[in-house]
Amino acid sequence: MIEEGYAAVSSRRIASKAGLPNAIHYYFETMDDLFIELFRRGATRSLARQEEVLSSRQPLWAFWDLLLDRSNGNLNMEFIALANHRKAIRSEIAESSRTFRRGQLKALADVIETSRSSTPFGSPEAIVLLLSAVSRFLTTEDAFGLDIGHSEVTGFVEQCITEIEGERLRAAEA
Amino acid sequence: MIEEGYAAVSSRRIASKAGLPNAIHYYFETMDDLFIELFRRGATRSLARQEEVLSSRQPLWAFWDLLLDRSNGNLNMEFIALANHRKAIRSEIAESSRTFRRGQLKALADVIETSRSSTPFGSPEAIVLLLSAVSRFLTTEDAFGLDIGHSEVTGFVEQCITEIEGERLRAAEA
DNA sequence: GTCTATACCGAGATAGAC
DNA sequence: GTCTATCTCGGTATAGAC
Repeated sequence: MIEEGYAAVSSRRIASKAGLPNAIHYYFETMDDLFIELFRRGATRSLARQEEVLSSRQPLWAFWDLLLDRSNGNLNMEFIALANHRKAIRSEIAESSRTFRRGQLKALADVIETSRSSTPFGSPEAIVLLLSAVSRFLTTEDAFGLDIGHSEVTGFVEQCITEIEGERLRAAEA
Repeated sequence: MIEEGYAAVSSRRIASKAGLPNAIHYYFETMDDLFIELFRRGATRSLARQEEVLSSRQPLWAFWDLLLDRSNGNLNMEFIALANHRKAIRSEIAESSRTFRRGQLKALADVIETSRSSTPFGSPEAIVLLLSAVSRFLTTEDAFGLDIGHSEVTGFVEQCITEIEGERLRAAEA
């Protein structure tokens, strides 16, 4: 799915790559059911990872690092592309996204309150969306070899995080 | 392509929908060549539209409106998804993106200079990327029925634009 | 030069073998 | 209960008809 795109995923190839008999349609009624199961497994792990990160000493910095970590990003992009045209998968991802977003807001609302920052864009909702949007854009462009403005916007985002959460601590201190 | 995704586009269906004989492979050697031709046509029109918008009275506001206009957005998303797995298309899009980006920076660098704004994130590169990233994220989420934080981040972005370019003029004044 | 017929492949799904 | 064989469909690409 990551290497060739969702369209290249087929029951036959899965069975073949896994060295298993092609009984996919015995275990999954349709391919969508298989994709949904795959998505849920990844989402469960990612959510655990997110909660771990959001409970660290500098949740905003850690969240930003997590967003920029491409290890799940490519797969997520494929699911979004797939969901654009499959209703069942779209609603699955939408509900999952709300869960992730709620977790982010729950953790970061506390951070905002604690730090009592007076940044002009201070709502947790705006900050979370800004980080999410910028990170996704940067990683997408990276895949195309584009980098115009990347350092500038990264600098801006990290300045925002610093205003809210303070200077980034070194790994040993975090 | 927009309705069912790039994977649903085939030479047979194109000929069928157009009511033409299926001679696609006489005119295009491979499907990639066809996709690239399609992309170029759209890009040419979009670039003209961008230049028109960037030469209006309030280029930043007009640019922001253009980004949020979904009329080409869905198709672009499909091309990006397609490009993730096809080298020829990826380099085509990358080069096109650089052209768009250069046009944006050329126009907006002037705006920044003219307005002499002292915004902390003032580099044109950062602003252009911020607007691009946020608009793409918002429109993608819209398609999934997600709206948490949308009004907040929109408010933030529009506040930035206002600081740089002033209050938005009404249509009659622009 | 333009298009048709077809080769060849592999997809999802299902009937039914064991 | 598990898997295999096969049905039907539609894909890209090409050989060759006209």
